[in-house]
Amino acid sequence: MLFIDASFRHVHMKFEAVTIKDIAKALSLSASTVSRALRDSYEISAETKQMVLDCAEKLNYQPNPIAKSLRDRRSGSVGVVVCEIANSFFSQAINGIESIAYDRGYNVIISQSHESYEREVINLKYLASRSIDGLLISLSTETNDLSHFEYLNNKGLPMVFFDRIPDNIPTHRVTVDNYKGAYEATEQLIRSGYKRIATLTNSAYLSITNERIAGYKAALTYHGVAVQDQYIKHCFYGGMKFLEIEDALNKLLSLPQRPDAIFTTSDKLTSGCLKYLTKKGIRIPADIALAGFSNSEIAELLNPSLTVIRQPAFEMGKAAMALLMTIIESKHKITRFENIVLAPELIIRDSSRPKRIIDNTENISGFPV
Amino acid sequence: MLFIDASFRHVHMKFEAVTIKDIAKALSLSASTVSRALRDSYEISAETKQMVLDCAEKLNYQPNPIAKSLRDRRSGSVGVVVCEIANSFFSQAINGIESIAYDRGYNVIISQSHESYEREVINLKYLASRSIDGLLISLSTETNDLSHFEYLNNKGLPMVFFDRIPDNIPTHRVTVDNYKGAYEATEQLIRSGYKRIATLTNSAYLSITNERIAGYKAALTYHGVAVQDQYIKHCFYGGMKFLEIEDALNKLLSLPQRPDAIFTTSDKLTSGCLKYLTKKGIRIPADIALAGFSNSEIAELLNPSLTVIRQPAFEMGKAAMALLMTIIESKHKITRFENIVLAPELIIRDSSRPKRIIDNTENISGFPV
DNA sequence: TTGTATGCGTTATCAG
DNA sequence: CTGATAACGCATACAA
Repeated sequence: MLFIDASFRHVHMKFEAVTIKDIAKALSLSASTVSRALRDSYEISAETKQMVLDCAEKLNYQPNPIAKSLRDRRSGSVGVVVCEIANSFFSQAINGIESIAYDRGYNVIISQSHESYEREVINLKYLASRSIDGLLISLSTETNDLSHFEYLNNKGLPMVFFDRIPDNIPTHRVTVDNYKGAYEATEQLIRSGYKRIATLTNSAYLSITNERIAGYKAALTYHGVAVQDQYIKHCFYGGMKFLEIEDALNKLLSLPQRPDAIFTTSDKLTSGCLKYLTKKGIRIPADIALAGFSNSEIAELLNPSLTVIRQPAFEMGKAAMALLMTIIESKHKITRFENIVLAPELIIRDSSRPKRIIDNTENISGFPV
Repeated sequence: MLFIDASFRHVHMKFEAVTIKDIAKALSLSASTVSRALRDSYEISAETKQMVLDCAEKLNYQPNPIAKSLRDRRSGSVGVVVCEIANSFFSQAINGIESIAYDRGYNVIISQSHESYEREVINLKYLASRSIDGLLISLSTETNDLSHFEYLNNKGLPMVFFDRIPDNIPTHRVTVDNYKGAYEATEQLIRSGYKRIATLTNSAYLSITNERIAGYKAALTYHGVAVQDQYIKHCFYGGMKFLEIEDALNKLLSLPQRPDAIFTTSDKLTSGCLKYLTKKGIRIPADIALAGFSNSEIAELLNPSLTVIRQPAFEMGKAAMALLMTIIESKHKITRFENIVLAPELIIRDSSRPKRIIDNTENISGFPV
């Protein structure tokens, strides 16, 4: 059945919504009886229940979530703060978040910091003013001062940090094993014969940066390769501006001891690096090898020898949301912080080596507050 | 100032929110006076206003949006239905939508159909049950029956379709000039000397498919190239499953008259086609040329000779949301449907030709209901 | 200029 | 088993 023109005639004329009162009136019952019947309360007779249910069906009754929210003092929505949604990792994570949210009837309000501390604070204020029931956060790159989160936490707002978490602070958190991912990617480059391995990485403010660099350094050290500070380049805005990446790579590639491989520590940096090398006509891996964190399916296609660390973004979103909802719906006080660590997936695409995939098992642990 | 452990001690103990009543009590005023003062009503004396404002500030009063929604019978949120958010075009469009929404204090509830008609219907029900004030829709590929939209439209819910719109039905809509984009991309392939130009395209259910195919055919015809049906391959799920793309391309490439160029009509199809060709080791443009719709920055890097039609996704999101809010907030009846058409941007990257960019001016028109 | 009463839709408490 | 009442937080019509 297709639209007919007539159906679009009344463009702006709202019908009155059916309420409990309407059902009550129609059946000559009280609103409270109807309410109880709809909620399948034990104190209502079977016949009355059936009557009410039938009538609700007939009138197409839809409960008003706003009224329910007001009464219950819970909005049924959670806020999400990420840097960018137009980013494979985060859009996949949001998919995971929403998949859980829909199942449980929550709705998700997404906001983007665009890596700006100021925006993050504004968004947080906005979300708080929408009376959200909980918060999922991945920090912006500029964020150093956490008092805006502290404030909401003190007010009792349940929150879970994921991916980019605050350092050394006891909070609920969901992360991937960044150290391991970085270690293995670096190791893979070493195994392929590269020695002068540089890294293009994010702001040192971010937890993920330091963990990934630690993994990188550990792999080098373990394999007897000296760590060189000149090979470690930070992009404060994580490559949001391509110029950052250009500058960093220009510097790296003009070093007297030019690196023969680069390890990039994020989706954006990996893409950016590919873009740079492609633009300059630098071949991978003939001129320089590349391994990096990436959740973009297409990025890997750029070169068949690109080793990729893929984060289980969807799973992270699911885990973070599930945890948040457990906290929100918990009756008793939460006495410990959960710390969920997922394993990254290493995809080795160098044709000289077999493809290896690390399985993606969860490792859940917690420590007391 | 950094977190101190103590701040995270009370993990689940909500403070009471400050309400108008609290301010009233503190100042020995009535709630209505406070309410009016906060809304800067003319009937309140300057001194009282100042007192109230100061007190609100001191107590950190935040109005409760749920109570306001209940009273005003408007939720302040709009629903968005798209097929996928992990897709450059849609994530950019959502960015545009949110940029307007935040400015005006709306919040955006995003839902994904994953190209399933059933999911679209479920999501729509869910959104309706959240009492949204308006709806932005881009149809799923499976959608043929529009009665679920018709139903909400008849109830007076403001809605705007964007990108994938219902055919031949008067509604508010925001699109890009698909015909033009397809025409120019095809023409570019012809100019580069290709004659056997195939197209990999979406479901014929979608408006965008037919418009793009029309542009493709028109360009061929204008340049005296015969249109061949065997060169037109539909992917019903738009490449959601890679298998679809593989099948279609396998068939195309095994034709006796193997095509020498492919025109892909969507982001996903362009990426998928690149993936296929890369996997098979087929070189672009040495073995086969490629031009396609794409909003993924990185896709273009895959090959420097890839001509791309980029849609102004961010602008579309902005335009659609702005239009929707005009409708929602309009006092009088809307008597005509807006029809906003944006221009696509053609990026020619074949090194044998100069880069040309078609400017991105808007062309707004409407027709009476 | 300020206060009182009422209602938005729902449900919990208390009566009957 | 069912009904009346109050309350969630806010904003208006109506009184004073």
